[in-house]
Amino acid sequence: MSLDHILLGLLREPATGYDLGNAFSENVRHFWSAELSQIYPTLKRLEQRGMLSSRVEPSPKGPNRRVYTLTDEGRAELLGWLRGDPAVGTERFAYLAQLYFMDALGDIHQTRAFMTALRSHLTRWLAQLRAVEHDVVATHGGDPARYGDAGFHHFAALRMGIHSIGSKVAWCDETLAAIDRRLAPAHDAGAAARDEAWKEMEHLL
Amino acid sequence: MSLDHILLGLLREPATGYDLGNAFSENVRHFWSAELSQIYPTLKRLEQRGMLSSRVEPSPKGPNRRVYTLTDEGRAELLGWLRGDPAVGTERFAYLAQLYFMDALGDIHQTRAFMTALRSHLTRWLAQLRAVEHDVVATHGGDPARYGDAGFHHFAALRMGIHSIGSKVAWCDETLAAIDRRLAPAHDAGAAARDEAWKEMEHLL
DNA sequence: TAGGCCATGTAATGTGTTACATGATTAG
DNA sequence: CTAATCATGTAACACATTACATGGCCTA
Repeated sequence: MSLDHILLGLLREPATGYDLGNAFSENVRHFWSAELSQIYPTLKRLEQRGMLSSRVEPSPKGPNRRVYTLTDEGRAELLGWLRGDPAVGTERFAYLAQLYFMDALGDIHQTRAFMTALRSHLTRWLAQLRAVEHDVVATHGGDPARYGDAGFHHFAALRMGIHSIGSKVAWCDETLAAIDRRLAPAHDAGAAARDEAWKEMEHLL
Repeated sequence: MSLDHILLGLLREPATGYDLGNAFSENVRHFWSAELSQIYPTLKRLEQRGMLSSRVEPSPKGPNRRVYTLTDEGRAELLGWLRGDPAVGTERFAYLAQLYFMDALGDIHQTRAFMTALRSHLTRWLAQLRAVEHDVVATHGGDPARYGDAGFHHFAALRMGIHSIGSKVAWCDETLAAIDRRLAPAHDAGAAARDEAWKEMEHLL
């Protein structure tokens, strides 16, 4: 049900489906994703339910645009959602599921490669978020307590991403270290190999 | 597509839909959730696609049970998934969406209440994970590098939850502190109120 | 004898993804 | 002239949630 509410939240100003799609790729993408092909029918549904009204307008560039506006009913629905409990508990981590079952590959090196790939993905993501944070701090200053209302809330959401992804990178490092400790007895195998080599040399003496 | 793969992963031993439902409520719930009403049709679909085979057996207690077994094709599909890239990027945080738009309520106290509720939820969740971790450490020892293959991977997945949720609690604290700094000028409002009161006293003098 | 566990599912609805289809305007 | 951006959607399929329906066996 959240996409509905996100669209309502985005529609403090009237906007088209296309505009909303852009809003997703700019800000909202940090905590939610949606394609235009999902946004258009959702807007239509919200209008049918009386949450939105729309009018068609000519566009300065390109085809006619359908501009949606929040109705009183829609605003009430949005506020109800915001006043409700935090919507927790539906998070799903596909990559954790992979890791959980990865012993089936019977090769810890594959797990290591997996964790390395994951770490590099997370690192890139974290860098993005930090860049956004840097921009915000550059324009609004270092103390979010002094930001405007919207800015404060947006910054808080951003900070969660930074905390959360940062902790996941730390977890990758911890896990990689454990894998390497696990792999360490391979040094013994290496040592055994050197012993072999030594024996071969020995009988030449 | 992940539920399919999780079911395949769980089926290293033959099991019924009901058994798999229990596995979900025991271990898997930490990174994925699914109801029996979703599991049954999914198993049927996997059988139609040749990933599983099933036979009906009498049950020691209760009605007949349909026992599913992984086929070679199913095993190949599972291994392919495990060898693939980490499945990242589809995470959605409904509560972040709420926070992001919460300035619409025009009352930072509501945001504070929201963050407090979220923090208490996360704290309880973290306590659960730590309890599980405690049990594991008690039976298998402190260094996961020495666990069996399955144990090692399960522990790694658990550790991510602990890192990630721990960091979110820290984020809640950071955000609550910022809210309180933001609320601090309310002391000025209090001071203004005292000024008012003083003026009223003054003209009595 | 009441309630919980074992065990299976269907039906209706809702949500999300992928692929396809169309076409104007503008900048290089 | 070509590619990007603006702009809207449909169709088919896949996945998820909620509610409903059934019934035996075991324990308190």
